[in-house]
Formats: sequence, structure tokens, C-alpha cells
Amino acid sequence: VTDRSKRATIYDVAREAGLAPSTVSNALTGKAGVSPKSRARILAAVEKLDYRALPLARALRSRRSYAIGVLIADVANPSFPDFVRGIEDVAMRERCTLLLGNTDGREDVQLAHMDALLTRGVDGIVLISQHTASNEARRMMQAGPPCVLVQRRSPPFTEDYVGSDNRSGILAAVRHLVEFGHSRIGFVRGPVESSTAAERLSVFREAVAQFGLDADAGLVYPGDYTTESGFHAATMMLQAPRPPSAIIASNDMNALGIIEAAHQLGVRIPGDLSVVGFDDIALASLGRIDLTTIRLPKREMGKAAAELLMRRINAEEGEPPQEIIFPTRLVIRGSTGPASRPSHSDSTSS
Amino acid sequence: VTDRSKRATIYDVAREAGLAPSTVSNALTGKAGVSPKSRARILAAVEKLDYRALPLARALRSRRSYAIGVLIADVANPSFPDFVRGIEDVAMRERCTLLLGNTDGREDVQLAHMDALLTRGVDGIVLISQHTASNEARRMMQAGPPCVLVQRRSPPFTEDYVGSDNRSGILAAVRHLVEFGHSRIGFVRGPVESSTAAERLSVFREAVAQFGLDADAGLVYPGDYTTESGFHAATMMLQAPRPPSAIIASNDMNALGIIEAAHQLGVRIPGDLSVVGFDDIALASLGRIDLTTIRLPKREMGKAAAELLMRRINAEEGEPPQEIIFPTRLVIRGSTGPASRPSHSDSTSS
DNA sequence: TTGTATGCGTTATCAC
DNA sequence: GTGATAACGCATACAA
Repeated sequence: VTDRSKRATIYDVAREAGLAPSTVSNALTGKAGVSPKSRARILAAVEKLDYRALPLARALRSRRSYAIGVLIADVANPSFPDFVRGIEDVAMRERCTLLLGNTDGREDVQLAHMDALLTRGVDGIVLISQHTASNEARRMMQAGPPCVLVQRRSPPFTEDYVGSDNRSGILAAVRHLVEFGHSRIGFVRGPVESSTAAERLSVFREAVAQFGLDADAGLVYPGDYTTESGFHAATMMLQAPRPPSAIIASNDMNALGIIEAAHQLGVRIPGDLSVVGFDDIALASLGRIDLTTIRLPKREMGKAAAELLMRRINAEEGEPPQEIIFPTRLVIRGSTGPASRPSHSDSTSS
Repeated sequence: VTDRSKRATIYDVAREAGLAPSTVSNALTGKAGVSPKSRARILAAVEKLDYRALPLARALRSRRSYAIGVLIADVANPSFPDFVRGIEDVAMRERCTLLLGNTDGREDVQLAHMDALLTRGVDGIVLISQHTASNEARRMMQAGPPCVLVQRRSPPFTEDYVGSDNRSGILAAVRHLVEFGHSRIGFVRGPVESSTAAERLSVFREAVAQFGLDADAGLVYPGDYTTESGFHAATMMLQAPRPPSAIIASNDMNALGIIEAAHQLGVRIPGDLSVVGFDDIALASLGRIDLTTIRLPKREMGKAAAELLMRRINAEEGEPPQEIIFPTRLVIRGSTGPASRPSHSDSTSS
């Protein structure tokens, strides 16, 4: 059906329909100024020859590839599929194909991918949690086709952006923990390059001040979005002289690491330690995990990013960069509970 | 850096180097017959103008796109990233880009994706767990560029294939359970279209006969690879008059559903029920999950599939289809244990 | 409304 | 070893 070697071209269709190639092109690309009669003849010929325009050639000529690039920091994070599905939703509708790149959070890999995408003539790019601060990255975003940033950006905020309301999310989480009587709350911060992680941290610090919680510097642990990072952070924090009675993770995968560390140290959840995640991945609701977390409407965010991108692609220049912030919602499950009486006793040593 | 409008073309390089475009092309694509001197001049010009060939144009002319398509049934399955990474490993080395498609296990979506990929001129396609039986699918695979199937195929087995040794995996699992004294073993079978699922089932039946286990038809439950399916299957089986004392899941995600159902029914694992998964996703090793499972070398399989595909792409026709089967290994964790004395008592009703 | 000619950036062909 | 020139398949001015 699709062997390139003996595939019908627009010329074949033109001949079959007794019209000129340009007319066929006009008809097929939906341009006005083709008589209904000709259009019908062309459609018939197309049907008969099973003609489909070659995207390659079309893209070369028209500078429109009907392909959009999606760069993701970590395919293995369960949040990713949700974003992708949202993007797919609109991509399919717009007859676009997705080019996927996994960057491992490394800027060099990201730049290489971006270069490959640009050079392939994608119509636009969705950057999910990618580096945006460097000159190199900036230059690419400006020189190339439209870009929409998701969940990470850098000042000055001159790009289209889809993000989440981290402020209310973190505040809700802290308030929830405070209501349970927690006053020593640990916090695993996400990657330093992540604007989202930075925002969450700053809001957390605000909340600590606002609610009069322990502002111990040791309660903020540097990390990233991985399970390993959560494991490591919790292992350290829980074995410190005065361990926290609750920890807010950088995200759900991170929280799984925290839970694992607690498990290995014999620290019970939520008895000895409350844990709050961020994202609300599907696993969080499993009985064995039962993670209280801050839900992110990931699919909707992906969809919004793609919609915005399509608008940029189809529209004239000029509109100022847009910023779409999605609300978050605290989903309370079994990983959070009342703080044990005083400041809870020292956990078992390793 | 990459604005298409004022991007250096091969003509610019040729002018800069004082040579002809075709010579530049020859030099850049590594063809023999270009003097070292010219080559150096060309390289210098390329450097100076920051020239990079446009893949679009290159593909149009040379019929080689340096892009390969990857179709996956379910991006949300944690196994998927591992396969993809394996594919990526070799794709990057070969300077290929990945075009990703998610098919949801639906054949119509799959065919649409395949059409899009073919029509985009990808050099090859890796089909992970896709439909391969229909005429339509077959025709596409034959008419188009090379295809490599992973984890699912249909007779007659005339395509390149990368799979796993399901036989020894299932046998090891059953033996393991038998050693624990289990004699009523449940089995959730994967999607009917999956050759892998079918093979596992048939081996399971063999094993049941071989070890003289209960051959109750109710112990084989139809399902697929999802968590929901596992949940549903386990909910039914555990509430049946004579529930199994162990269940082998269609895969790890499926096992999570089984564990969840047990959790909700108050059935303890492994006290009342042993569970064995298939895949060994990262989560399986978490203390809260602790799933005994049959490990699949996913990344290696992805890599092997990509390597095989590259060979097909670069080689002349003629070699017979190849089949690469990877060994599996039973990883014993905490979700399996001794069978409770007799045939275990009825579980709590919902 | 339709047709003609040309260009998109590259590689392939075949002279030189 | 090198260089004109013609494709690749389509879209776009512009002429008819």
C-alpha cells in the first residue's frame, strides 16, 4: 500500500483528473477557487490512485511539517504519559505527528534534541521541564518555531508557559499537616534548575514562617524528582537527631523513595511520619501506597500546551507570550496523619 | 542559530569553499573520491557558516530519513520507558530520531500511526506489542520499510522478532509456587491478541498438568495488561467459592491490581495469597510492593530490536527473518510465600 | 477558475 | 577528483 517506489504523485492525480498539478494541490489543501466539479474529479482520482501527499515534500516546500516535537526530562516518570496524552489529543485532531525526545534532564542532550527537531522542520516544540536559562537554549527558542514551556521556565518570562498553581498546592499541604499537629516539616526540593521546584520551596518557606513552624535549615533537603533522591533525603533526615514528623516530597516518585526509606528504617507511615507528594500519579491511589498528594491536572496541562502551540503555529506573530496556570488540589489519603505526641522520638538507627 | 529563513545551504558552503555543491555533498556524506585538501576547505566553510544539512531535503532526495518510528501499546506502562531507552541507545549512535506513537492497543489507531510513519518516510519501525495479524497490518509491514516486532507476533512468523523466553519464566514461577505448597494457582491471561500472553497461558496449562495442580477452568481469568484488569480478576477469583492461594499476573501492572484487590478484600499477601508478576518494573522492588516477578531484560530487548532494525535498513535484502529470544529470570520477593495449610479458608466477603 | 514555470535543499548521474 | 544538471514531490507566484 505504501511502497515509496511506485507511489502516486500529484502529477498522476492531475493526469487522471485531466487537470493541472497546481489545481490538484489547491483542491487538496483546501484552498478556495476550485470549481466543485474539478474538486470532485480530483477526489475521485485521489481515491482511485490511493494518493496521499508526501509529507516530506510538502514540508520542504511549504515549511510546514505537521510534526511537533516533545521533549521530556524523564520518560520513566509516570507523569509523563499523562502530559503526552494531552498533547496527543490535540495533535491527532490537527493531524500532527509527535517527535519524542528524552533528555534525562541534561542540557547538552536537550540542546542536541532541539537541534535535531528544528533541523527536521517541526512546526513547534513542547518543552516539558527543560532547561531554558542558557543562552544556547534561548537562542534556539527564539530562532526556531514556536515553543511552549511546561512546568519550567526562567526569567525573564518571555515565553509561552503552562504551569501549575504551586502556591496554593504547597499551602494546602502545609495547612493540612499543621492541622494534624506537625511542626517539624521536612521538604525535599526539586532540581535547582526547575522554576517550579524553586517556587514550591519559596512558598514552603513562607508557610513555615506564617504558621510558625520549625525553620531548621536541615529540614530542607536538596534533591531532584527521582525516587532515589527521596530515598536518600529521607534516609538522612530520619536519622538526624531531630527528625521531621512529616515530609513534603518534590513529587510523587520522590515520595515513593521517602516511603521506601521509612520502610527500611522501620518508621511507620503515617504513625511516625507523614508524607505528601506532588502530581498524583495513578499509583498514589493504590492501597499499598495510599499517598496524600497535590494533584496536578497533567493531561489538561498537556492539552493546553498543545492548543497554545497550535495557535502560535497558525496565527500571525505579535500576541504577547501567554501564561496558563492550572489549579492544584490536595488529595488526602493515608500517608498523612496526626503527629505523634511531643517531637517524635528518635527513629531506629540503621 | 536555526532560523530556517536565513540558513546556510549547501550552495553557500560550496561558494565559500570555492567548490561545487555536489562535491560538498560528497564530502559531507563521507563518500570516497574527495581530495583531503578539498575536504578540509569544505569542513572549514561548514564551520564558518554553521551549515547543517536539512534532513527534510536530504530525505526527499535520498529516501533515507534517519528517523525511525516506535509504536507502543501503552505509554503509561512503566515497562515502556525501558524499551524506549534501549532503542534510543542505538538510535542516537546512528543519528536517528524517534517518532513515537501510542496506540492504546487499538488496531485502528495503530494502522493510522503506521500510515503516518510510512508516509513520513521513516527508515524503519519498531512495533512493540502491536497487532500483526490483520491483512491491513501485514500489507503495511510488507510494503513499507523494515519492521521489527517486539513481544507480539502472529503466525506465520515471517517477521523479525524480539521476544522473551516465556516458557522458562512461567515454569520457574509455577515451580516456585509449587515448592511453597500451592496447588490452586490462578492465572490472569493477557490480551487475546498478544502472542506472548497466549504462549504464557499455554505453558501455564502445561505446568498445571505436569505438576498435577488443580486444573479448574475458573482459575484462568481473561484480562489484559492493565492494573484494572488485575483488580477485576482478583476481585472475582478471591470471592469465588474456592479461591486460589496464588495468582500469576499477566504482568507487573496487572499484579498491582491483584494486590490492590487483595488489599481491599482483607486478603493478606503472602499469608493468604501469593502473587507473581511479569516484567520486573522498578516499582516492584519497593518495600511496599515487594513483588515476586519474572524479570524481562527490557532495555536490552529494545536495544536488540533497534540493532536488528538498523541492520535491515543498511543491508541488502535477502536474509531470512530473525528471531531473538531473551532469557527471563524469576526474581523472588515478598509477595510469595507458603500456602496456608489446607486449601485456604474463604476470604472475607466484600 | 485553471495552467505554467519555478523553487524548496539535497543527492544522484554522468560527463569532464 | 570535480562539477554541471537533473531529479525528489510538492506548493506558490503569476500568467492565461
